[in-house]
This record gives sequence, C-alpha cells and structure tokens, in this order.
Amino acid sequence: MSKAKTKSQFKDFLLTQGLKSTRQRELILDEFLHAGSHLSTEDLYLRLRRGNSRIGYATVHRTLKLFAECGIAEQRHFGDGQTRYEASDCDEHHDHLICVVCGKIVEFEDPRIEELQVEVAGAHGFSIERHRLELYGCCPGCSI
Amino acid sequence: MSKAKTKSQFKDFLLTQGLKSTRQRELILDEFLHAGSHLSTEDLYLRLRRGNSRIGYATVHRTLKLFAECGIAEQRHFGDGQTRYEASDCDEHHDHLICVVCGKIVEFEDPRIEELQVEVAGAHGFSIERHRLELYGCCPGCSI
DNA sequence: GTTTAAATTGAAATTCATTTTCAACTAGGT
DNA sequence: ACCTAGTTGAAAATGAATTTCAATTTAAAC
Repeated sequence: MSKAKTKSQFKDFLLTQGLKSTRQRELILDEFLHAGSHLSTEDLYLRLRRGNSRIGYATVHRTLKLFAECGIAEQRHFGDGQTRYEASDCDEHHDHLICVVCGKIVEFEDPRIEELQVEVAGAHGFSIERHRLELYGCCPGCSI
Repeated sequence: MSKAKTKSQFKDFLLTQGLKSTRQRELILDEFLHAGSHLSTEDLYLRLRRGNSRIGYATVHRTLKLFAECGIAEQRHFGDGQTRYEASDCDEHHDHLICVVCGKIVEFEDPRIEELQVEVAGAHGFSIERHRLELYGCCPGCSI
C-alpha cells in the first residue's frame, strides 16, 4: 500500500472516530512510514527526537496504538519484552525468521503452512482469526 | 515423561551446576508438576501460598527460571504481558490454539507444518533452533 | 474572526511484571 | 560442629506500558 493511501486511511479513521488530526500525529505517521519495520515505541521516539520534533514519549505510544487500532500497523512481540510495530500490508500476511545470535529479522510467507494451519484448527473446531509464527535460529551470517 | 523422572532430572541439574537442593525447590517443583500447564509465576506463587508453604515470590520466579534452564519447563508468551511456564515433554513439541473469546488453550502438533518450517528456514539460509506457532481464533464452544 | 467544547499534548506519576539487592539462613562437604 | 558457598525472602529497583492532569490545540459553532 502506498504511503499516501495509508495517510488518508489514518485521516479517515480519525474523522470517523471523532478524533483530531494534529501536527504530532502527522509527524509520527511520516516517521513511522519512513523508518524501517519492527520499531519499538522507544525506537520511534528517539528517531523523532533526532529530527527536531519535540514530541513526548506518551504521544508516540498513544499514536502507535491508534495505528494498530485503525489497521495501518500491527503489534509484534519477539520475546525481548518490547512491543514492536510494523506497517501492515493489508492483504499480505507474513511471518518471521529471527536470528538468535544477531537479532536479524527476516520476513517470509508460505501459503502451504497457512493452509495446514486452517486445516489443523478446523480439526479442533476452531475458526482462525489470526496467527503468529516465528522461527528462531541462526542466520547465514552468524552460522559461519 | 514421569514426574519422578523429571524430579531426578532437576536434581542432576542442580548437582552438575553446583547448586543446592532445598525444601523450597522441591515444593515448587511438586506444585508445578501437580498444577495444570501454562502457569504464570503469580499463579504458582498463589497456589503455593494457598497450600501452607511460606515461599517468597522471588524464589518462585527464580526456580521457574531454573526449570526453563534445565529443560523441564518452557516459557510461553501469549500476549497478555505475563510469562507462562509449561512442563516440557522433552521429545514432543506442540503448538497452541487460543480462543480469543474465552481464553481456552488447546495444544496440537502437526509434523507436516514442522517440516515446512525447516524447509522455509533453509531457503533463507537459517538453521532453526526453536519456533513458536500460535493460532488465535474462536473455539467450538464460543462460536455457537 | 471569535468563542467554545472537546480532544490532545507532554512531563510526571503510576502501574505491573520482572529482576536485583542484601542480610539472615541453610545445605552439604570437611 | 565448622566453614563456605549457595539460598531465601522482603523490600527495593528496573523497565516498559499506561494514566493523570493542567496547559494547549483543534475544529466546529456562532
């Protein structure tokens, strides 16, 4: 999804929820879309500070939660005790490979795995809403 | 794995690490094996208190970490901000189906999915050490 | 443009789980 | 029994997430 489209999606969300569009929210969304994925609140807060925006930590935190609420970002937990956010590609889902040595994160997707998940869930009478699959191991660079 | 075997595995671990076997550690292991799976530190602490063991929270916490270290328990994170522990069945791995309505947790395993995971990881040059797969959805009881 | 009501901001305080500290205590070898 | 190193548990510290609240800003109404 284009950045422009994501921005208008966020504006729409604010409107329909009776929320206001502010300078801070625009700055945070710009930086979020511009920065790489898997950012923690801390990460984004520091990036914004390094620019010269005097934005408070609480505002960054609240805004990231808004992003998640309106569907333009997704929360991730990789077990280091920090919540990370990544821009969602809407229709495209992906899972993660995480290097336990250097922390590198690689995204992947495999329709065959997704299919088996639906099957397994069905066998237990569950209907799947979402899932999380993370493979932890050693990346090529670290296994030399 | 039998409870007796798990207990001796823990004793061996303590010995080889130069750690001591104490009344508290035995009580905590007993309660851990006796109680259901997916316990948080808080859960286990309260169960022990309800018995009449005056065991400190810090001790429960440290002991659960020991269990994880020596392989008789595994840490789980289901996104509610609490670390949970479950007894590990050693050779047998399983994943989780979690009902988003009632919170019910069902365990499952599917060798075909595991196989595909290894394949996908290999395609990215990764060697897998462990993984996490959680399917969130609606259980049969809640989807009526 | 001014007023007004409601939402937002940000620094500081709070919450909550986890982890550490440290003085008193215990296990287990000598 | 003695000694040493590990253990315990209450309390304090940590760290991320969240809330509070007075000052400020937004945007709709006048």
